[in-house]
Amino acid sequence: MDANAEIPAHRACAACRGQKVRCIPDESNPDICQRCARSGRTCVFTPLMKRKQRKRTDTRVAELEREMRAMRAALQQKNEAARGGAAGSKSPGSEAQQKRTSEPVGLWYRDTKPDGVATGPAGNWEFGGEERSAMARVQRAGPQLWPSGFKNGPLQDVKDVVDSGMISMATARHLFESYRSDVFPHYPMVAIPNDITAEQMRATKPALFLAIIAASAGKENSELSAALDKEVLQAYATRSLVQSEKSLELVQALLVSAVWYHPPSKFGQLKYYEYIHMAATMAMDIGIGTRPTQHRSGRFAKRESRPRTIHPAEDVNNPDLSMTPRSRDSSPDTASIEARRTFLAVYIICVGVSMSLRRPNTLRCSSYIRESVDYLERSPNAIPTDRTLVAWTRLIMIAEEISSSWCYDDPGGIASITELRTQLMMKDFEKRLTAWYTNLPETDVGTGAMMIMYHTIRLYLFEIALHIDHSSEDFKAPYQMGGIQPYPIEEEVPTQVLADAIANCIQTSHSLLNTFLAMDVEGCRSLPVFSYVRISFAAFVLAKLCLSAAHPRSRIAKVLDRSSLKVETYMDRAILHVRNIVGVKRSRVPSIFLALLFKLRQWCLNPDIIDHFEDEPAQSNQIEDGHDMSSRMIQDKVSGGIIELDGARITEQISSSESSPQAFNTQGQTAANSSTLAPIDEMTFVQGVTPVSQSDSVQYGSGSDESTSGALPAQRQPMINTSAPSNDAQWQATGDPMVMDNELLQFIAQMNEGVEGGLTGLDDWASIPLEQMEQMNWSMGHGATNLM
DNA sequence: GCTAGCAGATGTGATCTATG
DNA sequence: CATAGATCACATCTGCTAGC
Repeated sequence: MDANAEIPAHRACAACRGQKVRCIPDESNPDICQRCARSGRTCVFTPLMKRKQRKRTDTRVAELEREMRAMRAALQQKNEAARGGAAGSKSPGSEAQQKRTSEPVGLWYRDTKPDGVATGPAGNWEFGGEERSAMARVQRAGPQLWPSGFKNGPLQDVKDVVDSGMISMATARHLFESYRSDVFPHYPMVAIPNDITAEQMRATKPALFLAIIAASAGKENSELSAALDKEVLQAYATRSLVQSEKSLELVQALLVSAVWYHPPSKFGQLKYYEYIHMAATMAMDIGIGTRPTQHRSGRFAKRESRPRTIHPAEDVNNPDLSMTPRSRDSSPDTASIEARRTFLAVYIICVGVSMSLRRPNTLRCSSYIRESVDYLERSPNAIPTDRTLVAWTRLIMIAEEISSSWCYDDPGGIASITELRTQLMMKDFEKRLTAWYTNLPETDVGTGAMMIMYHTIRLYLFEIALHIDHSSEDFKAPYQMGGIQPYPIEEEVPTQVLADAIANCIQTSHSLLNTFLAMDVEGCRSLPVFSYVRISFAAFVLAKLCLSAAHPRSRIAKVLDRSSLKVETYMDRAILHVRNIVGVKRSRVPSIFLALLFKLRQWCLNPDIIDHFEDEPAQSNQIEDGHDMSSRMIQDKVSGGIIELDGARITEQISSSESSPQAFNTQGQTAANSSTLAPIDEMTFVQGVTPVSQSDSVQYGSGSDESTSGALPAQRQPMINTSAPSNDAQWQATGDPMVMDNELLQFIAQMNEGVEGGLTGLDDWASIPLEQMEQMNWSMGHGATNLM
């Protein structure tokens, strides 16, 4: 196969492929096609898809046979029911049902009793004549969905958390305002108009109101937060699943709940993926994901005068069984700025979660999404945070392309850095990310959460180099340290390419953690759960590199000097920062990630816990000349430039005229040519992480009654702290925050009991024996002490 | 039993063409 | 001119078979 066969582009450009028309190069400019040249659009040649592994024929035949049997049985059952009428399926032991036990269940309907009432725990409740009549329609449509507690079926007017006395209206108001001022700015997706009060929101959008106060409660009171989360879940179950409601309000509520989600004890219990799916499908069902009909071009407008056509999914005889989109609100303004903002938010979150969980993306970028971005950017009705939302969307569009090119959601088809096309694409994506960063407006745009996302996407891009040593599965939440799994030796990758990518991984992890470390403690308590996942991901990448650096058979170790990781410093600073964030109130989300950071730190300090090395000496610090050059190159790259805090966002100042905000050029010829980050010891990171200002601890540790608190913290602009150092009185009692004191051991043991941690893999924390943890040396790594 | 080589099946991409 | 079904071309994979 010749080298050209490796070039990873389609022959037709994206626009021509979309329109299924011939793509002919323009004679005057062969880089673009005639159609793009004529219409003045950018002509983009996207990379080819990686082929799917196809199923073996025998497997496929077996599957088809199973499916056929199931369909036959279903048909038979239907015919029997039709013949038998009301007396119908009187034979629970009929052939069809007997077969069912040995058949795959995928196609089976739920068992029904002869009278059509569902069986099973939820099917046995009693109801009177009127309810029976009211429920009859629902029963025809399928099994019972509401819990047995609903003796009278679903209720429209149930008491909310204030009516039931769970919280006072004053507390609810406080939480509501706290969302508006502290929580929302981190992730400005679901905005509350300035003139809407808590009481108005509670009356008009109760689900959104509940989601908002539950999101706010996470940083205030973990018990209240857990209780409100249950209420939120109940509200979604009732309104969305039981009552089949679809509305903009529910989409927004689901988004808020997903963004400020509180992970459960086990990874398998995670519901935020479901929340996001529900939000995405609901958004499409209510029509906010496409252009409204009246906005279409003339030829569509012409159709409106024609007789109404029947949607294929519509059942005119029984509207209740129709699959056509419906909403509770009969005339939602699907083109409103709020609808567009919400749909962009759904898109952003869908891509984000598919990235973290390495699962297929529910919502791909569409022309309507692009149109909505332009609309939001230009609309006179846009609110200030819409600019941030626009920047988020543009960033996420790049992430989506990386995701589809790297095929992270398909473990069998993930791209490899050994391929030339991957290497070329990596450079291209890096340029585009850099261009996004450089084009960010200097003012108003850029929060810590967004910068964390930016670095995460870069990390996601370069992570592919780590697959040389580590299974790609390890990088899928919940993260697994696994062991070294080197590529087969014939899968060669040029040393320079590998060194560049690894250097980028290190530098990007550092930048991400620096962004977090520079944020103020109070602000971090309101960060979305996604941000903590990404902070942990950066720490996890450093831990993975530590493992590589220590392993005798690692390919990465040949281009890596462990000291360039500065892993002890970063881990210690991150742990200290998160301990301060957790504070005396034990903010829920940071608590979970604190335990994870301790675990990662342990992995870094004792890589042999994970992988029992052979007796060979580690190569990282005693490698031959060629490798030594590469590792020194990485060290140089990772230790050069300056980070300065610049207003609302972090900028990494560039020493040369180079436009890239990143720490070094990927060619990495010499340190002098690279714009590089300062060594950690030289950084001006006295802010945000050092002990100790009393003010924060006094303010936050006072334990004031939330229900009486009318004074809200001032809105934090910028969100990245540039001035006040922060700390919490909690750690002053023990002296050294890195000492694994009894209180912390107990705290981690509590985590291990299954209180929290599903996103993080903490459910396997037990793999490290407690006595071993007690023996750990948690004192600060050398060189870090003076920074704390 | 193993393997190279072949034929057919299958997945993917390009673009023709009918339609609105 | 945009859209989308239809069709063709080609790459790649699978399963079979002859030859060792």
